Amino acid sequence: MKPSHSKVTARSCAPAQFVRHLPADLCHSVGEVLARVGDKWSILVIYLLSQRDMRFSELKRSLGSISQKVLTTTLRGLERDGYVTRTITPVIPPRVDYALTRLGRDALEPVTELAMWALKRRKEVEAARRVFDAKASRVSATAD
Amino acid sequence: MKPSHSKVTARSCAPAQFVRHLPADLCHSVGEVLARVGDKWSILVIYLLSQRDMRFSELKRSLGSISQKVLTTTLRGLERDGYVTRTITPVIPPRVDYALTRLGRDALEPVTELAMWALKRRKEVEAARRVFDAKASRVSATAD
DNA sequence: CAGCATCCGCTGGGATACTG
DNA sequence: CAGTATCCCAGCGGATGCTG
Repeated sequence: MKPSHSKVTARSCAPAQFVRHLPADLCHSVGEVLARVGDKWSILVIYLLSQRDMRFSELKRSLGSISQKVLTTTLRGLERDGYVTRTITPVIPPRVDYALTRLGRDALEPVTELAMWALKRRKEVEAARRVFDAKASRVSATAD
Repeated sequence: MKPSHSKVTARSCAPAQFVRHLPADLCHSVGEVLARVGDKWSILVIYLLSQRDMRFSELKRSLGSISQKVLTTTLRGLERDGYVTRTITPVIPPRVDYALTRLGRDALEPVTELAMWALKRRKEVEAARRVFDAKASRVSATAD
């Protein structure tokens, strides 16, 4: 295994021809970021590393329910895109430390912004869901 | 099929016990937002609808390569979480219009912020990737 | 300790066909 | 036109076992 890195899948963004302003490009860029940071663990990892540098097993313990494989994959992805550094200390037993890069710390800002927004709007989303689901079940009940 | 809505999967966020400040909650919230907006099409749909209200087939045409099924799923998800409204006009042939809610327009802001950041950092990420990939191939070449 | 390798289930997303 | 209903596949994320 080697070049699974070469493809990050980045949501293919459609032409959307007539959209003029900052469209495809904007979409594509968001896609790139989300493709990296939008997976199950990346954000938490970035957040943890913003608190302090950590080694592999510390991260694993902190995350709790993640598998080594997935943590490794996550860290490799973040490393590839320049969000974290990976420092190997060749001792026995081996020691590998992970730290945020400037880009990684930088990313923290817009992501946190998004998080704050999410926190603020949480109730609204939950409410919207309840309404929608209630409506849906009423419909399917009527259909019976 | 009916209650596929009831679960949005929202990245399960681990306990991460010792993380004190705004950790699990923050992560969970970002997870929720990303689970909705982090898929392949949601952001573009929101962006399109921010330009003007559109009906189903307009959206489909604008997106180009999306299938009906996926567009429907995407729109249902956005509707459920309160980002868009769905207005049926019972004529023949049927007409359904989609529009952003206040929450939807509101979401545009942090998302755009993220997009701008992504746009700004694009080069850096690309550079980081080239470095990483070059290193990786050198390693595997050495291994031969 | 920090990892690869392997196997596996689940779901996101696409293609196609059919309906009110 | 705006969907539903099916079938299908790729890929993520998880579990387990093995190594330097």
